[in-house]
Amino acid sequence: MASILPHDFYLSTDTVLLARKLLGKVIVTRFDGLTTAGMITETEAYNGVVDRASHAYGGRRTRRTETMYQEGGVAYVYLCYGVHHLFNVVTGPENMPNAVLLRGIAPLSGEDIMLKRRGLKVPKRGWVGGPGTSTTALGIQTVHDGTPLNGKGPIEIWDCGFDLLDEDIDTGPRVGVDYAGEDALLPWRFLLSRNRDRYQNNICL
DNA sequence: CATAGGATCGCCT
DNA sequence: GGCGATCCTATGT
Repeated sequence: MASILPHDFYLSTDTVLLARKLLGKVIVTRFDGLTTAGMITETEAYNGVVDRASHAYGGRRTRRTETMYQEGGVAYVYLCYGVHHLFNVVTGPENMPNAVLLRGIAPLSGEDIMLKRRGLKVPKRGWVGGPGTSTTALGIQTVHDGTPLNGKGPIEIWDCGFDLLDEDIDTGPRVGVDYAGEDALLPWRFLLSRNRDRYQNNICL
């Protein structure tokens, strides 16, 4: 039934489609014997060298962005504003620096651990509703940059059969990329629609 | 070498 | 709605 995403899944050159397809998939982390899992509820596509919003725009290649040039199926984790660790999935073949940013999850397992990592006693609105907060809840940090997602590392992404309908998915411009000119307007953000609870209930691993 | 700004968040007003 | 936190990168002298 549930299966880890095959390597081929990540090799598509259509990063925007992959961002859409990652919604409803399940990210699992195992650090220090602590397992947490959440369904992916929000993503953004970053389309490599031709995308002004991408760290790899114009073929920019630095120690930080080097991970984006790897073959798809590894984590790209970087520090944002010097404060937040943001998690991305590298996609496409080697030397095509495409990635999908994780922007939100719905906790499925280990919620108590996630709360602790977030410094909370009880869940509050939006507590895993952003790229920084969801990455923190999952325990992912920049030291995990480059980690393979194929089951040989501490981070995995699974297909648990939550197939989402297009009508339950909203799209829009990406957040915080005003500097990207026209590319800031591209509808490359994907998220589960609000006011729909069919995916929030009766979900367990 | 100096400096500005960023794929954010939480606390303050 | 504004702003500080805090570090990496890119750019300019």
